[in-house]
Amino acid sequence: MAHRRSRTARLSGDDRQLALLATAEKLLGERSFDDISIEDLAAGAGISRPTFYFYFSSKDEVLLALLDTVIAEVRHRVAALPRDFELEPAATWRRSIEAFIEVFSAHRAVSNAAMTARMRNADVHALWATSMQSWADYSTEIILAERARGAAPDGIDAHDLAVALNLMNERVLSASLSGDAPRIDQARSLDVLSSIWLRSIYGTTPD
Amino acid sequence: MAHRRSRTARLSGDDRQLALLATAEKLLGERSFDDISIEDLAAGAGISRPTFYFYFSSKDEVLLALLDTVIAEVRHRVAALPRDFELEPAATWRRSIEAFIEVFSAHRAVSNAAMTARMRNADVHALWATSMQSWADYSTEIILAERARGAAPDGIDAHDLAVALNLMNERVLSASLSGDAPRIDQARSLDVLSSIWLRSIYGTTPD
DNA sequence: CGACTACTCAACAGTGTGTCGACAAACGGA
DNA sequence: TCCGTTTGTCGACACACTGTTGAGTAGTCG
Repeated sequence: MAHRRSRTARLSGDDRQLALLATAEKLLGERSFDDISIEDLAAGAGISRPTFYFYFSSKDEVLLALLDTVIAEVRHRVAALPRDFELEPAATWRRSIEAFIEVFSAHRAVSNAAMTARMRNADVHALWATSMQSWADYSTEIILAERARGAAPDGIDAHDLAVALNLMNERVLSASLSGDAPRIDQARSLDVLSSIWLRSIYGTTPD
Repeated sequence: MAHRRSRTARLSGDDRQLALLATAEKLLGERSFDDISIEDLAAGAGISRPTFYFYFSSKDEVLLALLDTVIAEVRHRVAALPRDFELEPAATWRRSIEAFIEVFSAHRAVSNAAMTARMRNADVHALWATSMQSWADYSTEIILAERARGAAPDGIDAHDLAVALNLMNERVLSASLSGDAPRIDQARSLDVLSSIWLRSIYGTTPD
């Protein structure tokens, strides 16, 4: 995902790449991605605009690299989680959701910019789509296992349910992070999301 | 929301405004909003680029006008719905969700473009945010009423729940319409969303 | 029929992107 | 140690699109 050049020459080389990434994350904390020009990134890293193109082929590619590290962090965090659905399903689901919230909150600026860029950039879109799919597949597996052991009732297709819940998390978190419009206070979003996940997976409708 | 000039003169005047809107919706069906230039819109309406600025002050304003009509259609459709939560709550919720799906599906191109533009344009953002808020408030009222009459159990804050469910609908529908990544087949999305709404509002978690 | 309003566009100015070609500086052999 | 290759750097250019200005034309109304 990241284009590294061999470490040599001049003043830095590889450090310049990191400087550009650091500048991008810093500037994203101050203004929107659209309002940051390649000139700004280059200046922040102490190089000229044409030189920027030696390291990245576009502004979007910088964001892609930043998003990649955030997603890797999520993957890492989720993999390290204790996974014990049989003993304490509620707490286990909750911890997973919490991991997402914490990582994306810690990189709020990058997350917001990536959510916007996803809409117009094919690479960002593909990276995000792939991650969402893997999280949805992971959730699907667990829902199926919970149904198999009789802990969760049958209902709509497990994969559809998993996709809808993951998309909900994405959107609710995105609204919380960007502070937009109808949003849930960040302090309560974990409770709200957990509750909906649990009721949708384990609950039934009295009819 | 719409800037009308008095009907007079030349060849059209007011018709040109409509021609621009029609051109925009047509081109949005063929390519992305970013890939449509003001030149393209002007050409489609048979005027020059500077003349475009006589009718709209920017490309975004054209999209705003289109989104406005779509939202008005939703409001109209939802207001016309039979609202009988006491007799048939499930069917009543389902019909509301169905109305959203149908209207936004009928204007898929505009909906997709608006969801993208929302991220960078303050006016589109505000219009969408206001609408989402009113739908969330509407949902909140009903949830509270259902809890008051004992049909729905207590749980997380009704407004938080309403916001999360509305955001889920937005995101799931948006994924369906754009055909993106982890998405729910459009034919099944009504079932999936209804099921989650009902379980979240009326269901309980056994523990 | 003359002034007024609605409308139109050629031409200009500005801003940001991406490329090209010349050049500098380290390194790795012969 | 010198010389070619790789790595890095940037001035200057071409381009695409946005937004503005100012001069004009065509209907319409007193």
